[in-house]
Amino acid sequence: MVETASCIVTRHLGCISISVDICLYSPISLKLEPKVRWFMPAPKPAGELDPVSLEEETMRLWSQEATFQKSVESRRGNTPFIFLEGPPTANGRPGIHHVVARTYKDLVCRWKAMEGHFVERKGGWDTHGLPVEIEVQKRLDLMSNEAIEGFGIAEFNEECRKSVWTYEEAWREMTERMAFWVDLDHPYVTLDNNFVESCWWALKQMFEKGLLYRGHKVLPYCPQTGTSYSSHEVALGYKEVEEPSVYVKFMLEDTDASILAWTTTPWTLPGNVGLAVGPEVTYVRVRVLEEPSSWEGFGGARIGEEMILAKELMKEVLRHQVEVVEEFPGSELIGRSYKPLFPHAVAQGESTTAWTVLAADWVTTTDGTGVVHTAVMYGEDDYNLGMEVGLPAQHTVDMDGRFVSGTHPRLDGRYVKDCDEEIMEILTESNLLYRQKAYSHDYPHCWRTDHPLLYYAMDSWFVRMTAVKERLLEFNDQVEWAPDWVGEGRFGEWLRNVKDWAISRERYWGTPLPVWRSASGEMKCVGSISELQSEVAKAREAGIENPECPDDVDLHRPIVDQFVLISESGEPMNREPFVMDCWFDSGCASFAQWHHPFDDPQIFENNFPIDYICEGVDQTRGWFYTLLAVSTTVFDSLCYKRCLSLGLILDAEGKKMSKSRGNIVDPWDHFNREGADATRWYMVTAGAPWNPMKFDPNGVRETYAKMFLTLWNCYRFHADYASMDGFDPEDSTKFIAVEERTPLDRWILSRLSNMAHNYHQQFEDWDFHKACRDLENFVVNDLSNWYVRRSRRRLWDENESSDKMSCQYTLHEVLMILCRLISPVAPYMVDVIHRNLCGGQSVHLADWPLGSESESFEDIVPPIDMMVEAKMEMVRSLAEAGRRIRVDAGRRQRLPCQSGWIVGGPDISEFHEILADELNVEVLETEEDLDRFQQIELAPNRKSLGGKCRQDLPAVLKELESVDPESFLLEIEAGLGALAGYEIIAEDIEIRRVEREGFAASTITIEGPDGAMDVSLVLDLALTESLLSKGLARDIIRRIQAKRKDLDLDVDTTISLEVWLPEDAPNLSEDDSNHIASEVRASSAVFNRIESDFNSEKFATADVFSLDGEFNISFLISQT
RNA sequence: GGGCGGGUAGCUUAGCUUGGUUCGAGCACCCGGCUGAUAACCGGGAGGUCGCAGGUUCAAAUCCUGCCUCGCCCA
Repeated sequence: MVETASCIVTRHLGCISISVDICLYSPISLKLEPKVRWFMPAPKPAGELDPVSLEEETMRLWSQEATFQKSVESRRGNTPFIFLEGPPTANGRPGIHHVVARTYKDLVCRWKAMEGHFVERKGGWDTHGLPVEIEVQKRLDLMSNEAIEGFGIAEFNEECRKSVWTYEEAWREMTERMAFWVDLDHPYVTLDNNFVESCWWALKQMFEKGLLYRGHKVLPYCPQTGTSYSSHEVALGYKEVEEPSVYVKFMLEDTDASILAWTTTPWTLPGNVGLAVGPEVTYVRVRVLEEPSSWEGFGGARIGEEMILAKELMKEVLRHQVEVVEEFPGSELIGRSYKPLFPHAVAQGESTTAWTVLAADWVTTTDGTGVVHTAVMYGEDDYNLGMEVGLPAQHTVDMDGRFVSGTHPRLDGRYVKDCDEEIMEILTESNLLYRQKAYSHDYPHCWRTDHPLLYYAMDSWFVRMTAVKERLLEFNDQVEWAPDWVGEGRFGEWLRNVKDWAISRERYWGTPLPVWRSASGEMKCVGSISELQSEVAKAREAGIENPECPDDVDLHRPIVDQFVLISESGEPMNREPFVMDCWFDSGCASFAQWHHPFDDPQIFENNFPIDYICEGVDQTRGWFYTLLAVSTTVFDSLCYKRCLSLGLILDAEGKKMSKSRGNIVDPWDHFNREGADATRWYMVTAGAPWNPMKFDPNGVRETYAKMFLTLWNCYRFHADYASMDGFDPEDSTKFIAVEERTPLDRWILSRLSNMAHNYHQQFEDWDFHKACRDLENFVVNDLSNWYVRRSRRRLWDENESSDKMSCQYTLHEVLMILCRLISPVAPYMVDVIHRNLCGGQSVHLADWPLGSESESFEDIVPPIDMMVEAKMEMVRSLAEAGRRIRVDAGRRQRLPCQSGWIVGGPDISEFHEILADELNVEVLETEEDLDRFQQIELAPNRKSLGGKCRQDLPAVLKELESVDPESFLLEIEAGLGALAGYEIIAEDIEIRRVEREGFAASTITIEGPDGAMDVSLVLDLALTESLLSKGLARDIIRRIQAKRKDLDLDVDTTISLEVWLPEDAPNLSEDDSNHIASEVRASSAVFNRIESDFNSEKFATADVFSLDGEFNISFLISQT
């Protein structure tokens, strides 16, 4: 048998290929549009989509046409949305965690701009601070203050000034490549004179409100380098050491007994001025009965001697046989005086509480004696208690770590850490030492010199935050936090325990503290350059030499140190030699970025308070706090209205990314592979922004493959045909109204609309991750896998048809809206697409497709049709059910069935064609008689039954299983339903309809307007010659098409085809063989029965495939 | 030691507010299918003591208590 068929030439596809570059590279003037418009060019085939070059070209285009600036300027005059950039430090290389933070900053700003807000985005750089100094110190080997001063403060600061820009270029490149739109050409810089001047101004506001004061702060201090350390530096040097700890006897004045106290730092004992006890703790007075058999080290006690300590700790502490003389609460001890250990070390001054017993609720009985030795200058708790009750605040140790003269003849001038033994000897000699005990613990050491650090009260300046605590809490309540628990929990808790802010640092590189002080304590806080100039002039008039103080005087050390001002009483005043905590700088950013109030104050007024800030959650006690602290103390206002606090970035194993671990992900690895779009989209969809994120490089690849390749292919499908057909979306003569489009079109538009509304709402709720996951799901499943797949044949039609136009308009609208929704998150690819769809207009200049509360935009999203969505949902479920039935019945997908029946459910006749095609059935019918194919099952409604039957529920359920569903249902309807003694009403059970056994059928449950509905699909498995022929044709087509693809043939290439069918294969009808030839573009097709040409040479090289494992079919194609 | 957050399949996660059928999905794996549609898609399989232990309840991943563990911040 030989069958031939002629080729029906269908559409020519694939040869029009205008490179995407042509339109990308043409700088598009917005003023020209919409007159100058591009027809949609066909982009490069998706397989060759190169996200990196697409993004790099788009980046250059943005830079050429100043898209960012336009996107800001085009909204000037509208309601502003005020963003404040938390300034990074450019003395470290940017990493992937910076990309995460900047993605969230950028996407919110872009979104708000599209909503019509005027969104300025001023960049900023944090340039002061300890990390900068440490970096320079390491490089120049300046490991102490002496070394720095020897090198020269001016020279040192110059090195710091240079160092802060080390990685600026890397930051700029990263920022541009990741498409974070921020103005880096006019950034605020914390070292600029203008910025510093604003900080001075702010500090003066605090000074004048009485919120600034001078005091002490107990800090870990290294006498060798002369510096105190931040907790960060302290953490570098913890070491386990064994040291002597001592139990000391403090002799009471009014009775012949001593109070025992314990300390691990004997060198603090000369500074003792108080003993703290817990008022609720139970103490005992004991009398020594007997010496112990052995004794180690210094100390001891005489028979009959009496000592006081916490009852609970007697066993721990005492080595003697004792009897308890008395038992009493700590409150009875309070106020009792005792004899100083070192009578001349500290002067009593005006203190009435010195060397008395004090109450402190933090005293515990976990270690020691339940009595805490208090040396005001050498412990934070000690200092706070001392300030509270008025103990003398006097050093017994100097800045070099040596006992000051007058402490004790045998201690004066000696390094404190060398005196442990001497102190024990001195105390033992006067019977004031009870015991010594070796004690090992982690103790901080200097990371530079390895010496133990001393907790040491340093001169320090404070902002009285405790005075504005209530305002802080009030303002915090007005902040919208994401997630809310940061504001309520972590941050709120911090504010409720707010302490005064120690803002001074004994450092070199920072904003100098603008306070001048005379020897007798007169003070002046300078709030501007002009004020400094006039103060300098005043001092000169009074005869004090001063260097020049020009308008551009550098407001840094050592320049400002050289000015000597004059006090009211005529004394010279020197600047307090501190710089400010660099957190103070960034805390001032909201106004200092505008050089407020020295430049136009209106600019600041218009940009305060801030609408939105976003940083890592580690900024809670950092920037989030300092912004609020400064705005509260200076303006009595909150600073920001919304704060997005981001989780930490971990590596794929869940470990913190750090230089030392070497697990830092370089963002360029992804920018140069999957692109910034995929990187950003991945980061946003990987989880909630505030949760820690495990950054999985493979996830970026996946996002690219799934989301962006799919989107590109949907776009390509539209653009290729649109280009070929000269589709003009603005040609109103061909426009087809939505209500006239096919149900499939109306479905995808409704789905889009639904998704868009949710997307918008989730943006409003800060659930960016949910929004983007839903959108991705829409693109992959609804748009690509259903709409485009189902529509492909519609566009193959060469003739102009309303169906084709309907599809094109639909795709155009869907893609345009999608681009706009995606653009804040992943700005590149969608801009290329949007420009091609919308006559060159950048998506970033377009409006958000949904109205928002703040701006009265018109929604441009299409109408929602819940009915059509519900029906399509059912169609898709039934299509899946069909595949299940075929798998179970062993019926291959390409072999058609004559009939299919839909049993139950709503009328979906408008989708019968699609469903029949998906199911591969010739005729699809609706079966009205449900019982023909279905039976019912009863399922319990546990919620309703549980409320009624309580503990008898298991029995009820068991009985329900055994009843006959049909008759029990009748009983219920008659009001007679009962199980295990309980009345059962319709509400208590759910009626499920399932397919009857014996049919090739499957039942699905769909959500209808009146609750769940069960719908069955039944397939007719009977075989006919016609079905076998059609099925055979389809399988042959599929194999040939795959072969064409393997051979990399162009879509429009014609072939000649020869097919060999075995004797027992089904007959192939003429219609079906013609169909094969047409589908595979065969200009000639020969169908052989195998025995006739079995030995032909051609046959030997042919491809063979087997059908249902029953017979082998061979075919051969060649290009013509 | 305190505060906050997390712990659900090999990995990433949804569900927890408001308790109710067998805990849902993605990646990876295995089998099958579909496809001139891509790195895509569909069906099936395997894979879960929902951190542990108590408690409340007819019923707990979900509510309560304690504990373990990880992370962050603070001491």
